[in-house]
Amino acid sequence: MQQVVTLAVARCRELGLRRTKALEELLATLVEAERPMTLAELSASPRLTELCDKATVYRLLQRLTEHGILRRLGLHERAAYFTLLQPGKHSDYLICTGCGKIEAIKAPCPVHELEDEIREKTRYRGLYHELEFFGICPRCA
Amino acid sequence: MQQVVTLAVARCRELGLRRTKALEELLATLVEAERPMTLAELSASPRLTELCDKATVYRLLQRLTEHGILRRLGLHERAAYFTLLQPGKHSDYLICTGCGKIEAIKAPCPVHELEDEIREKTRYRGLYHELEFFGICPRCA
DNA sequence: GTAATTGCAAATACTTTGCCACGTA
DNA sequence: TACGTGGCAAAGTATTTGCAATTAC
Repeated sequence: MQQVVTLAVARCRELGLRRTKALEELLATLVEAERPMTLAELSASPRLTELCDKATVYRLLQRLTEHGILRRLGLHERAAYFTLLQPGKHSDYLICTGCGKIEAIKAPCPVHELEDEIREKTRYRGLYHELEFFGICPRCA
Repeated sequence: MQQVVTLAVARCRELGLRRTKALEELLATLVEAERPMTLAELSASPRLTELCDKATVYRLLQRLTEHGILRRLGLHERAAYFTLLQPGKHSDYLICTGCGKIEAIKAPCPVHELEDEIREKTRYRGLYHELEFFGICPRCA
């Protein structure tokens, strides 16, 4: 866990980003949450709310996404969700359209073959995918 | 094509919606485009731009989505894209993150089995999925 | 005639940016 | 010291709503 944060910070340093408190806490928050989070959620989270301005979180998210440390996802209500990219890791998500709960799916992702096929046929560069399942969770139903 | 529009209008009528020019043209536009469209795109499209206000298109999209005639997708830059739901039809999409081009993928969708598995295990109601591939198209690269 | 639908304009809700101060390297 | 970062507040953008007028049925 802490290991993952340390590694991510190191990657940031290599990319020329400065090691600031806001950067560390942002990454730690995302790692701890174990799920994608929005700007609003992050900015209001315990580690960040007192520490820095929302605009700072916003710009951090931009910077980290540009540098490939984070990825921005659509997920729920078309809000921007951010998640830490970990080499070799991929998640699909299950989202309750009632309460907005988001959880990562543990089952293996069945689309890598199709992704390869598309990569070859279409010659798109930097291809990746997002797979989301939507429904009403038992609690909302 | 015209057939699909007629059918969709009929479904709307059955649901108690009134047959207005705006409704017909909106559905026709969506069917002709053969791809999901945003509120802005729809409102600015030839068939609708002169015909009705953006707020009307907005409210039509809301109503049609609530009634299950349309579905709202995430796709690109977290804008809301709308697509006509046709019973038995499902599309996955390939999106260029450079120019925003969106195309439906013709290959069969490989996630239905996983969807069934999730439906059973989690007891979510009304489960469906979205699968998007993102990359840079040859023209943008 | 009645209730759904629409236009226009105003109100939200976020996202994004400018500018100067600050802190890391 | 220099340049990436951060705070605060303003600007921008798209979505959403109120209300009176209109239209489908």
